[in-house]
Amino acid sequence: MKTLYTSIESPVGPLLVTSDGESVTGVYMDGHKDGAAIENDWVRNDESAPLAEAARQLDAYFAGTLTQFDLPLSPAGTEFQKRVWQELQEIGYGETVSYGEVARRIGSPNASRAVGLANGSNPISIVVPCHRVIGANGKLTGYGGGIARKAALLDFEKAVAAGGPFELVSE
Amino acid sequence: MKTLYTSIESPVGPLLVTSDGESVTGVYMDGHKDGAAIENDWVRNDESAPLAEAARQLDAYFAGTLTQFDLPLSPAGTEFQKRVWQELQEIGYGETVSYGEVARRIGSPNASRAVGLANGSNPISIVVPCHRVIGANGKLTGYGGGIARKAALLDFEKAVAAGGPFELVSE
DNA sequence: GTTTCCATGTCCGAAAACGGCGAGCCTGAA
DNA sequence: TTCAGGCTCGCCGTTTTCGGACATGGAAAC
Repeated sequence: MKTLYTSIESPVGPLLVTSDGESVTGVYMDGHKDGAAIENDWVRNDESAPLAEAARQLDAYFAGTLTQFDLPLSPAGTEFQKRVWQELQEIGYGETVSYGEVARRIGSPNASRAVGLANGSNPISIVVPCHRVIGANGKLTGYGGGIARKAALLDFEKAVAAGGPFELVSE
Repeated sequence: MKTLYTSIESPVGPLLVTSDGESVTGVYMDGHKDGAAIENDWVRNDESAPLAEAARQLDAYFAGTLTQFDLPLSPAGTEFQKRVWQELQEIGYGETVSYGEVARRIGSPNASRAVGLANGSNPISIVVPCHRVIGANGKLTGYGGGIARKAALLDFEKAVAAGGPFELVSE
C-alpha cells in the first residue's frame, strides 16, 4: 500500500496532502511540529481521486466558499485518538469548543488533557478542524502549525460565517 | 497481508504452520512456550504453495528421507535475531553446536546468552534448527517445545545420519 | 484571583530485569 | 593428581517498567 502525496499552495503556506489511494490520510502545513517529511517510498500523484478532490475542496475552503468538507478520511491512530478526531468533525464552521467539552462529548469527562494530546497528533489539519478547540478560558493554548495560524484560521472562519469581508493573512 | 495457516500431524504432535502467502513465517509445536494461538483474522488454507510445500518437506523430514529443508522463509524479528536464525541454518543435519560458538560465528563472541534468547524466540521450529544448539558442556539446557522433544529430535537425526534404524518417540 | 493538586491517554527515553550462556574457581571424591 | 559438579560473576539483546512531558480543566485552599 504505497503512500501517494501532492502539494498545494494556500494562504497559510504550502500544504502536503497524503493518501493511501482510497482516502486522505494527512494534511500537513509547512513547518508543522511533527515535520511531515516525504519518505523515500512515497509517490507524487496529483491526479489520484482523493488527492485531487482534497485539493479542490481546500481551495474552496480558503476562498471562503466551502464550510464543510466531504472527503473519505482514514487517519492512523489509536482508538481514543480516532474517537477524538471523529468528534472534532462535529464542530460547526467558525465555532469553537473547549478541550474539556470535547472530552465530555466522547464520554471521558476527565480526559481533557489527553484530548489536547490527541488534538496535537491529528494528522489531517484543517479538514479535521483541530484548530476549533481552545482552552476553557478562551486562550488558544497551542497548535501544531503555530498559534498564529490557528488564530488566522479562526478569524477567517468567523468573518466568512458573518458574511462580512474576510482576509486570511498569508503568514 | 492476511496470515494463512495449516496444521499437520507429526511424531512430536500437531504442527501449526503459518505463511504470508509467499513464505513460511512460522512452525509451532503444540504446547509451545509462546503458545502459537490462532488469531481471528487468520485463514486456514492447506493448498497455499508455501504451506503445501512445507507440509511435504516436514513429512519427509520425519520419515528420515529429508535432511535439508528448501523453503522460502521470512521470520519476523530484529536484525540480531535474523542473523542468528540465518546462522542456525548452516548447522548440518544431526550436528550440534554450542550457543557460544553460534555467537562467535555471527561476530558477537560474547553474545552467547543473547543467542540463547534469540534461539528461544525462533518462530520456525524444526526448519530453522534451533534444536541443534546446546550448552558448551553438552547439556541441552532448554527448548521452546520442551527438552524432551529436543532430545528426541537430536537422537532421531543422529540415528538417521548414521544410517541405522531410527525411531522418533511420539511424545 | 491564584496557587496547588489530581485525573487522563500516549509517546519516549532511561533503567532495570531477564534469560535456552560460559569461563573461572573451588570443593570433594576416586 | 584429576575431573566432575556447583557457584559466582560478567556478557548481551530484548522486554518490561517507570517517570516525565504534554495544545487541560475542575475542585479546594489560601
